[in-house]
Amino acid sequence: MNMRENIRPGGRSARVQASVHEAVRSLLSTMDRSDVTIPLIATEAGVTPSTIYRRWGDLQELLADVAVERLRPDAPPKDTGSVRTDLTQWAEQYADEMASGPGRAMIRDVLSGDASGGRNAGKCCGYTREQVQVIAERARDRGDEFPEVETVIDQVVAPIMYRILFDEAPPTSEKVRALVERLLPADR
Amino acid sequence: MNMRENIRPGGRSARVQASVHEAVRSLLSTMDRSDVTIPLIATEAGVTPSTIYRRWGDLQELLADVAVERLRPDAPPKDTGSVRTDLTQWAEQYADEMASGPGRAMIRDVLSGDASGGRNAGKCCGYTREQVQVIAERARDRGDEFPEVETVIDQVVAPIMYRILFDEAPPTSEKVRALVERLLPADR
DNA sequence: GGACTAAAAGCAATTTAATTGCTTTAGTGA
DNA sequence: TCACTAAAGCAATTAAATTGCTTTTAGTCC
Repeated sequence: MNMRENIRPGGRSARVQASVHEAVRSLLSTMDRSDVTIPLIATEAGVTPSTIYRRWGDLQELLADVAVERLRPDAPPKDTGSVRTDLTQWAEQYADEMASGPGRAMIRDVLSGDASGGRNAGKCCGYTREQVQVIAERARDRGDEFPEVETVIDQVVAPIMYRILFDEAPPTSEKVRALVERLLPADR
Repeated sequence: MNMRENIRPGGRSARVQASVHEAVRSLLSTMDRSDVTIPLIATEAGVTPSTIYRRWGDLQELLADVAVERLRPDAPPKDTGSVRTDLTQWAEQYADEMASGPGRAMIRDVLSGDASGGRNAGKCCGYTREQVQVIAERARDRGDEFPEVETVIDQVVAPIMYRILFDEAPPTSEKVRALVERLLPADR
């Protein structure tokens, strides 16, 4: 739900949103996700439950909202001077973060939030696309070969995510590197 | 949860499980997922809520259980006489089923069910692997080239799933075919 | 075949979350 | 400063989740 797209910074709405998000993060870090309820969050955030119900609709929407926020990258991929290492390092870090306990929980929250029509997962996909785009542009600026961004999504990002979500074990570092190598021109 | 792995067929347990599953399917087909509650399911199935709580733990576990059941393929991939068409047709059908409204809902249910440690998603991955395996074995019997099953998962199944779960639009039929073609030896 | 037992289901009371009408308050703009 | 609107608080209501205890059922052993 979260129809509040233009909140004036510093206003009451913004403060409530911040404290609720903070409360969710704090609670999720100390207790089991299934024990977190809206009344609990409300108490922790110093607001009333009805405020949360009216702004977010239900727990899943709220958790999804917080998760999307946390999954937003806080920095562009590191510039290592080479396409190969840029992409490899970025992919390895991506895989690690997503495969971690909190990472997996956030992905689940994001996906659950889409049940009622939200577009949370789309945002995450967008973040990822942007990150790959940055690497792609750097490659282009250097005059290096680089595959289509969508191809990277299909052949590197998707397998990583699939393994994390559906398979017994998350992809190893070697596996991730192999996925990347498969895409890049064999110049070594 | 569902610690009931060996239920005698025809026994009371089996009957209860069947009627609860049936009730869930029936309710999900007529109403919004967020309106389905355990008391409702219990009434529909003719059992008491406590039975469901004791057997499945919570709604998510139950929905996940039902979803896994429904995602189990009911037949091996069609044998078309050629590797290329076997895999292409299977992949297209897989993509269609998963991208449909009910398909996506089931996937979400399966993933949510894993939050409390379940291994529902792993089962689905296993089903998929088995299906690809069947196609791979047929290819081998015919003496045809065929990639590793895990490669098919990474390069065909994973992108399909990723697009369905995270992207704006599910993969088109052309897109799916392109993913398959990318893997098969260009003999045409 | 009939009693015995353990597992599973039913019942009912209790707790607690979800939900909503109404009131109050804090920012916004005249 | 004053009114106005949107968001937050309050409180009562509804309904779901949860659990101790009882009853039933199906398999087992005389």
